Amino acid sequence: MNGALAAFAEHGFNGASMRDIAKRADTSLSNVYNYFPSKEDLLVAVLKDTNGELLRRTNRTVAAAKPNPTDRLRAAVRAYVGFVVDAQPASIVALSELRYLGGERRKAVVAARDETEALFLRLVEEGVESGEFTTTRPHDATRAVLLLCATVANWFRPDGELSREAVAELQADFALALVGARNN
Amino acid sequence: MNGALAAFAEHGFNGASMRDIAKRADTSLSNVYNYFPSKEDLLVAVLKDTNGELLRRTNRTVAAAKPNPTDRLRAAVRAYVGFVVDAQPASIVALSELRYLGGERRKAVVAARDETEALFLRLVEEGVESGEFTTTRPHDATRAVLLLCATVANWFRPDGELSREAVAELQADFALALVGARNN
DNA sequence: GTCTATACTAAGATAGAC
DNA sequence: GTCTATCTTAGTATAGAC
Repeated sequence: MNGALAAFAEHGFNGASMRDIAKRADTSLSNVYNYFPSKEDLLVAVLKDTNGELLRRTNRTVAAAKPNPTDRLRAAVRAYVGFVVDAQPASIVALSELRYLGGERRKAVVAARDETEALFLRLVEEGVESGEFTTTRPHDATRAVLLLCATVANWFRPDGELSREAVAELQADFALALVGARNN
Repeated sequence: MNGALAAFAEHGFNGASMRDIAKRADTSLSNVYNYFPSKEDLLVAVLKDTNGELLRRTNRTVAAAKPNPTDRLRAAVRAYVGFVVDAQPASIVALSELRYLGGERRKAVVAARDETEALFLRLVEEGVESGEFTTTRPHDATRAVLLLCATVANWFRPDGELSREAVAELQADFALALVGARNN
């Protein structure tokens, strides 16, 4: 499945060929079909795996953070951005290739993605209730926060000006600005 | 070229076929090749056109706005989001398909895109100089603002809860939050 | 479980007539 | 400028042996 991930990240779902995927996995074309009945099923597996890992990581980090909304949202953004930086190809695929899935396959992946969105939304709403966040549009602010986290995959360069940690801090600051945090 | 735009928006660069593009343009396959030597050249034409139109529109709107940085940035974001909503398929293509271009073709499109980025960066820096914006990272804030504008293409629905104008206002508020505007 | 071989379809691009 | 017809390559997927 790692070979597929790399191929999808490099060439996109439609640009990646099953032959290339097989080669990257050091196996034969028809062996790939032994494990995955179609190319779409391969993409589903990749996307589910990525979304699951992101959710687990974010959940764990938030649970370990201080209980106030500001610190919790900060922790969540740090976790998300940390994941994106650590698993950049997977994050690129998750961000850009979902659109090529339709029907039931799409639904399954969207459900997984929505769990993470729900987690972030809860954090934002907690902050609004406690008065730490002043946004009047928690849903829209949450979407903006998630987009900023996810799109790091499209521009981050490991050898760039910003370190892993610096990017996470930067995006956390942006997130708090978006929800209208009073003290950050 | 409109047929190509629709096909790229619907299926992505690699998923769209020249035959489908020809059909949408109500002409023959080989006639498409009469106007564009290759599929990549078609994509370049589409992307240049989109970026050019976006830049023109943003420039015009900013020039007509009040001279203070806050109003100017607001106007720029409104113009960008307005364009994205009006030309949603083109905006989707501009956002997602640039990655399939390499070499000289890519450079030409990136240069066009960078002009708009430079315009926004100038607005942000003006605000920082005048003291209206408090961000310490104008480049990163500008990137975040542009991303929020561009990604509207991926979720906006004409029949959704938010009207064209409401989305533009919303994103303008977010943009001002991102640059740390004092009074918005 | 893994392979080689192959069926079948569709892709990008071109030739050459009108 | 526009078409039909075609070349060539590569794609997804399967059959069937080991």
